[in-house]
Amino acid sequence: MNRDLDEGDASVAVRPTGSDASSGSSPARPDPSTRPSRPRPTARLVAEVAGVSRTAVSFAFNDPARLSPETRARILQVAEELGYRPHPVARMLVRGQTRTLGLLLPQDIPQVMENPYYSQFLVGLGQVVHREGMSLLLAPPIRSSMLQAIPYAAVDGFVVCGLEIDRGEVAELRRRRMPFVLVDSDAPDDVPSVEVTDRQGMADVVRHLLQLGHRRLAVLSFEGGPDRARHGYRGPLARRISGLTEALGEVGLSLDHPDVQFVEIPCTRADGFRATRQLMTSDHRPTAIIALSDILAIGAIDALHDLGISIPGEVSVTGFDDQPEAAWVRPRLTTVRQPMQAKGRVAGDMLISAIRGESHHPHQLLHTALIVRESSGPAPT
Amino acid sequence: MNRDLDEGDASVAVRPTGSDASSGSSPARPDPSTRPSRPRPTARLVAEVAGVSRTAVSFAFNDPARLSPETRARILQVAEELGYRPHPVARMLVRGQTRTLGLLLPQDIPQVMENPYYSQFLVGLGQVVHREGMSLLLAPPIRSSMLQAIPYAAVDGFVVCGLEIDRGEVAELRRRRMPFVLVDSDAPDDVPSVEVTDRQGMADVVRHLLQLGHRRLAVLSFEGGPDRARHGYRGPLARRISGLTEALGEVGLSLDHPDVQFVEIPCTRADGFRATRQLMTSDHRPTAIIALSDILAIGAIDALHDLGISIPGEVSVTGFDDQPEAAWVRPRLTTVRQPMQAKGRVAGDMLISAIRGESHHPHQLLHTALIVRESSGPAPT
DNA sequence: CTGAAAGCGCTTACAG
DNA sequence: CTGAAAGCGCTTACAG
Repeated sequence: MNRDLDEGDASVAVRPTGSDASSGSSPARPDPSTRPSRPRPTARLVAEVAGVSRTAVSFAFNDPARLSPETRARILQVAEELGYRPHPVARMLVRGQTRTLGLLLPQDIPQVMENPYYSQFLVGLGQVVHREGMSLLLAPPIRSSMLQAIPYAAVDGFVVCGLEIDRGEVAELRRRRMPFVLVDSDAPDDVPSVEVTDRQGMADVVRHLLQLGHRRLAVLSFEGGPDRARHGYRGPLARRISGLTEALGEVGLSLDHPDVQFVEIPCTRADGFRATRQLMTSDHRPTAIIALSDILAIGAIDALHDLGISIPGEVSVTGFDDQPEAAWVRPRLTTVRQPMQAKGRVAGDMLISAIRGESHHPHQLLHTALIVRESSGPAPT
Repeated sequence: MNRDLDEGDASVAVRPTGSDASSGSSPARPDPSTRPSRPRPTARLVAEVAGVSRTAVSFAFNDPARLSPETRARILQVAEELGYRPHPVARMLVRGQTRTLGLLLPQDIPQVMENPYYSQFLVGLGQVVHREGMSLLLAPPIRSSMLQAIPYAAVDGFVVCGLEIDRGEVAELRRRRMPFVLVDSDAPDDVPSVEVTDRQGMADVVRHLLQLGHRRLAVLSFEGGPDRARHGYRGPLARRISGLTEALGEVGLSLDHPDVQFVEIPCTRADGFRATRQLMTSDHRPTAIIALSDILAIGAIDALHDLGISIPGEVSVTGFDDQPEAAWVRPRLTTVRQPMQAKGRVAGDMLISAIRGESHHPHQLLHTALIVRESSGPAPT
């Protein structure tokens, strides 16, 4: 009975006659949602029964003023009795709009939802969706391909996330004359996009650490996925690494210097934890850990706590993003704030105006800001 | 230039000629995504140009084997040149399926995305979406009404979340013969649903505290939204409160007892923090704080830290959910685990089989489990 | 105020 | 292997 599920001892069972459900269990009645049913009623049927034209039926739902009150009432009543509603897909086809925004994702939905960055981004994008009274379609890659996912989506436009390598997506979107906006991508000049000053932000935080005297550094970077290794990657991660390199160069350091360790791990708290643990038990302990995302930094802080290493007394830690948690964690995290919600909102706004055919500047650049809190301090002597 | 955005000092600006973007800024070229364009090419046009029937064009895309290789190649090439792709909406209409699952939400997308519970749920549901190669439509209420959102969604079925008061949604879904599954709702007997033993879970954790000798208690409950006050609410929250009441009754306590404080707040970390601060600076300090969600409990822990109150020495804290964070927080949180991901996955599986017309038991009940960690201990004497 | 007709863009038996 | 025809379910000028 206890089929194991991945959250441990929770289990699935057929509902017992218990007090936890709203009512007792039922005998094996046919499930109404799958019951073989007669065909869905159409406008034609309603028209026949009500003794009017299909036009009239359509007007009753879409342009009531054009019908006499009696006719309208009769149609609506017949529709009610028959259980008729206009078919949304037919409506989309004939109206040429879907009232839904598409979010073209670089990863599967589970991976996206594990990442708090996307939650923030979706809050912003969701504000626009809400304001416009639309819906949001999450379109993950199909057979690992973002390109493949484009043709199947019934949307009025796309926000495209994390397109660091264009495999034809931009051309496809254009060919379909589909409005779109690129985010966290390597956007060509003539394509609408919203980006962030990743390079600047990263340089800022690294300089901050350098000024505090840190010279033995560890960088916690994340893999962007299978194809997004350091080589060929040209999105936000590449820009952050470039800012890092730039700042290091100013004091004669580089990613290849023996005092700079560069670790690539998946972007999760647990991975930040493990990597830090390893780093701190090695011969060459850094005095500062530079994480390329807050989630990694917070994992690092956990590990240092566990090891009884004082922050920032012995080791400083910095993040990137300024997730809400960065301000809750102890010590509070020094990090680079990027406007995640604003990014979603601006992308949504740009997409809406593109859909409306309004002209606008194709690029928006959002600024980062260095937030110095408690997790960074002078290098130990 | 620094238009203020809600994440503080981040700001929007037109892209400067900087090094942060992938290339320099461009002159005011027409935006390709909004450029007035000639009509989208159709299958008819491709057929004409290629000198074949529309049938053949369709076969080239959907059933290549039925065409001679040459014909097919010619059609595909013409399509390529013209930039033709089958229109997804037309395809949906004629095929009678959308290849997308709908998630009918009780709140706007921003509110949903702020809640880590939904992230977990979406990980599970996303696994099914991924496995099936489908997309996921997030359908928030339209004009505050879940009912209104139903007719506009082009989906093959709905997972309905948090339908604690049925305002006609179930009837509407049935009338449309739309497959659906209820989650976190007050599901009637003959409607497919997946629920959790909220009542039992809550009773378990309260008994745990009672056995530790706690008799002065504070309950941190959350508002489910405008219409989901304690009265009339019949979903998971009501069941948790019922489990709470049951356990309290066993030692002669109740929600009305002067030693039991009941606080209703929004379900955020900051609200848990504030409420706890208030509770602990009042005359009647509890020895245990029972939060109805982890996020609230974690906020409470933050507040106790700030006040220098020892956990569980002076005050015990418990949560509900077992979010990943519950195991990271210090002290580790005693809580009730509910299988959030499994809930999403089971709901998705049930929906898929409903869509396929397979019969199945209409109810699935998932089990909770009490997870005792460090945040609960004997009541101070 | 009401309706006959055309059309949205495709797919799929069916017939050759 | 290929095509003419019907149909998916609606909306919207257009004409009365």
